[in-house]
Amino acid sequence: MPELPEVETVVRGLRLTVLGRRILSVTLRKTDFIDDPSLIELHLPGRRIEAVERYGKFMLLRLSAPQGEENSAIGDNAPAALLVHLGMTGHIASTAVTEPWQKHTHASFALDDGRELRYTDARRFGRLAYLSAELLPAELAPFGADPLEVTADEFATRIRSRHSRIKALLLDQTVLRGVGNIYADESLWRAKIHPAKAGASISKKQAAVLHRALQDVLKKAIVMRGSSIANFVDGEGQPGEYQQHHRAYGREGEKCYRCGTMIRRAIVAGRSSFFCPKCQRGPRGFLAISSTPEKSKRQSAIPNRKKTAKSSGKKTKRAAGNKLRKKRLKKP
DNA sequence: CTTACGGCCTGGGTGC
DNA sequence: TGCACCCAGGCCGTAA
Repeated sequence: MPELPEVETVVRGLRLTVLGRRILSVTLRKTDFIDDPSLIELHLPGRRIEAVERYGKFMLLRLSAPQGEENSAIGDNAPAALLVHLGMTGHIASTAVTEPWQKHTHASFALDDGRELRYTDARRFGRLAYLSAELLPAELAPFGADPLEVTADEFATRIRSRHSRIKALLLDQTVLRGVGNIYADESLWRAKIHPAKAGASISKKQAAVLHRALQDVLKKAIVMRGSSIANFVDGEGQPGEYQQHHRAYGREGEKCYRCGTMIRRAIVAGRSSFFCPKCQRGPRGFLAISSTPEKSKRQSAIPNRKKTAKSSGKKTKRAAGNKLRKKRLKKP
């Protein structure tokens, strides 16, 4: 599941392989994860990829002005961009044209070096969107600070002004852009803060420790080319190695590296959260609740519910979801 | 206004 | 071998 370090790894790979290339043509297969497929087909052919940037978990492929208008483009105008989000299972890489399309390859951009930039995403939780220079700022506006650039003071302010649980705040892309489940848990373990602790209850000192822990974790993960959970590979098909350094995430039932206590898993902010119950002191009453295994909770609470929920038509659901997504995009 | 939570999308992996 | 179920991240609608 690509978070900031994984996306950064992919971005660095793309800079080496597709930067400066001109897009010759576009081929789309399934398009239900693309904002408006016709815009991509209309605007991308002929454009050059002038920059590859990361914005939180998004990638931005900045595009040259349309051919014939290149000289009229004035420097202070932000260029249009292809926005790419990898969701959970997305891959994007420069590929030889002779390489057969993978089962879940849904977009391919022919480049002027004879290769193709291909987007592959089994679950299509990702997103592609063509964004004009005019629409781009509004699209990026809701997102919070970059975790690697945010100062300790600003970080503390953002966290301590909120009553939500710290885990929810770290995952909230309008607070910080780019942190996901893995690096939230890893930084909280390092800072010895329980995921269910309220942001407002975190001291300035603790906030400073967490800020440092988060940046350390992210920087080290980038050096190791990310964490390869669920088959993440970079543009060259190479897995990351940071998963070997996880101290909390995915370690339920294993010993805490600091104190030897068994790492626990609990649902916090709707997500699996891994923590050391001894090093990371929880709010009063939290441990008693979380000590009930999640499985038995669900089984006793909602038996046989899946059947009825699944009986409705898939196509209509997908279409409805897409309409909502497009609606959201049009809002200023 | 804030926050919490259930549900939904998809398909690989798991376990019966 | 088949099949039901779980789970992941992001986001929506609803409720308090």
